[in-house]
Parts: sequence; C-alpha cells; structure tokens
Amino acid sequence: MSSPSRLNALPSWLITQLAVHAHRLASAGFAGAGARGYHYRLLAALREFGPASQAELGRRCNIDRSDVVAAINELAGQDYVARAPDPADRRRNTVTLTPAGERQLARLDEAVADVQDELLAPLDPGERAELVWLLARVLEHHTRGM
Amino acid sequence: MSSPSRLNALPSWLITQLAVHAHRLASAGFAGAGARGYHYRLLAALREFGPASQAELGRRCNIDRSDVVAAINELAGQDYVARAPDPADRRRNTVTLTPAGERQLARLDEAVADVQDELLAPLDPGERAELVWLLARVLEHHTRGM
DNA sequence: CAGATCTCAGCTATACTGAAATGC
DNA sequence: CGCATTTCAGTATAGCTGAGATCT
Repeated sequence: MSSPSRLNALPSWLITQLAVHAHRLASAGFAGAGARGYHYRLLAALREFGPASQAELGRRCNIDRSDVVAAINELAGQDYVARAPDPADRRRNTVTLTPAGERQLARLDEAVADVQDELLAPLDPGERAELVWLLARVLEHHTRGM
Repeated sequence: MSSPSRLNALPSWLITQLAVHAHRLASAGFAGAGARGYHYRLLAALREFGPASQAELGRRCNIDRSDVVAAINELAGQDYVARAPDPADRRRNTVTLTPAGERQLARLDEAVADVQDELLAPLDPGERAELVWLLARVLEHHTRGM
C-alpha cells in the first residue's frame, strides 16, 4: 500500500513524517530514563552554558516560556535542577544543574545516541554526516533572527 | 543566543525542529486555500489511485482511521469529495474526487510548490535532490512493514 | 512609563486509543 | 466466530497565546 507519489518526493512531507518517527524513538528513549525531550534540551543547555534564567533557557532550547515553567518544575521535583531567585534581578529565577542532573544527562546522552543509530540505520556514516550538514543549514536559515 | 551543541549535530533534533518550520509553512500555504495537510494528502491519494474506502485512504496517507472520518467530513462539506456506500461491501464508504476537488488539488499543488522553495531556500537544486534522496531512504526504512 | 520575567489558564493541531455498531 | 470498517468520544503531546503579578 504505497503513498501518493506527490508526497514521496515532497521535502515538507518527508521531513514532517520522518519527524513523527524521530519523535517516537526519542520519546521512547527518554521515557526509559523517566524524561521527556524538553528535559534533555534543558539539561544540555545548563551543562553547556551554566546556570541560567528560565527565559534564557527557553530561548536557547526553543521552548516556550510557558512550557519552560512546567519542565523546570518537573526537573526540580526530581532534584535534577535547583531553582533559586536571582539576587541581582529579582524577576529572574536562576536554574542550576545538580550533580544528580549531570548523571541524568549522561544517561540521556546514551539513550539519544542509540536513538540516532536506530533512526539513521539505512545510512552509512558519510551519508549521515551529509544529511546532518544539509539539515543544519536549512534549519539555521529558518532560525536566523529568532 | 545559540542552542546547545549537543543538539545542533543531533539528527533527531534537526529533523523534529525543521519539521516545526515545515509544518508552519505548509499550514500557512494550505490555509490560504482553506485546507489542512490532511486534506492535501487525501485529495492526492484520490487523484492518483482513484475512488477508495476510508480505511484504504488512511493506510495510504498515514492518517488514523479516526482522523480520516473528520477530514472526509470536511472535504465532503466543501464538495471536494463525494461519499457513497459501497454496494459490494456495505461496511465501506467509497470516497470519490469531484471536479471541484480536482481544482482544489491543483490550487494546493501550487501552494505546496511555493512552500518547498521557501523551506529549502538555502540549498541548490543538487543539494535539494540529495536531501530528498536521503530522507526518502530513511523514511522508507521506518515505514516498511506498516 | 516601557519592557522583561515568571506563572497560570487555556487553545490548536497532529497523532493516537477504546469502544460501539455494522457487516464480511 | 474472528476480522474489517466506520464512527464517536476522549487522550497525549508540542507548540503557542493572553493575561496578570512582579520587577528593572
């Protein structure tokens, strides 16, 4: 039972449909560690850039301000991050990665690596790099100025 | 404000984030013709394979049985498709593309072409073909046996 | 005053699940 | 009986909007 040929060569179709599979695999990988995609993004940002306000995390991870609140609530409830008022600017919360959060990030890194391998199974290493390069350029074009 | 480098080289991240942009562009293009992505998929399948049951349409377009009902309701309400009981199997509805539906599909084809151009703006024609080839192979791998 | 931040309530669209009614 | 089809009701998630309270 094949799909319409109009769709099979359509970049927007290929990308959105493949995203469904990528999301399914990633969610399953994260769920095995009791996490969601938002959690991985936030922990990765905290690891790389250090403590940050929720607004900054949202901009870095491309997560809405509103959803950052909920995700940080969850991470704080598992003691993967600590949330403290910023004395220098009392509108802000400073979110900090805890040692347990670093360990959780390491677990999620492993899960994520497995997911990439499963997602790109039919491609050899050179093709994977080519795909990443093309996707990154297109995504960068659409994120410029955001 | 850059994203975590863990994410920037991560295929599943690139694909899901790019899918957000692709979906936004496609939805906007379809909305200009009073349609949604489901409608385009269904009209394309009817045009290519002829009249079909809702279950077959769902399998071809990768749309859930439940969502096919709603989308066909909408298309039938706009007279883009006709729904009639199948005399050979009275469980089935036979869905047929109307002349108005063909014209709507032609409009959507144009909108879709513009969207592809906007989506892949930074890539030259050879790179676009390479990207489509790689994505199609990966997607085919994950759709096999469905 | 404008503007940023955090929070909550609620919305949209895609994708999906469960169950009932009907018919093969 | 098992199985397929259509339909409806409801769920989950990502992404997003509006508004209010607080603070720079």
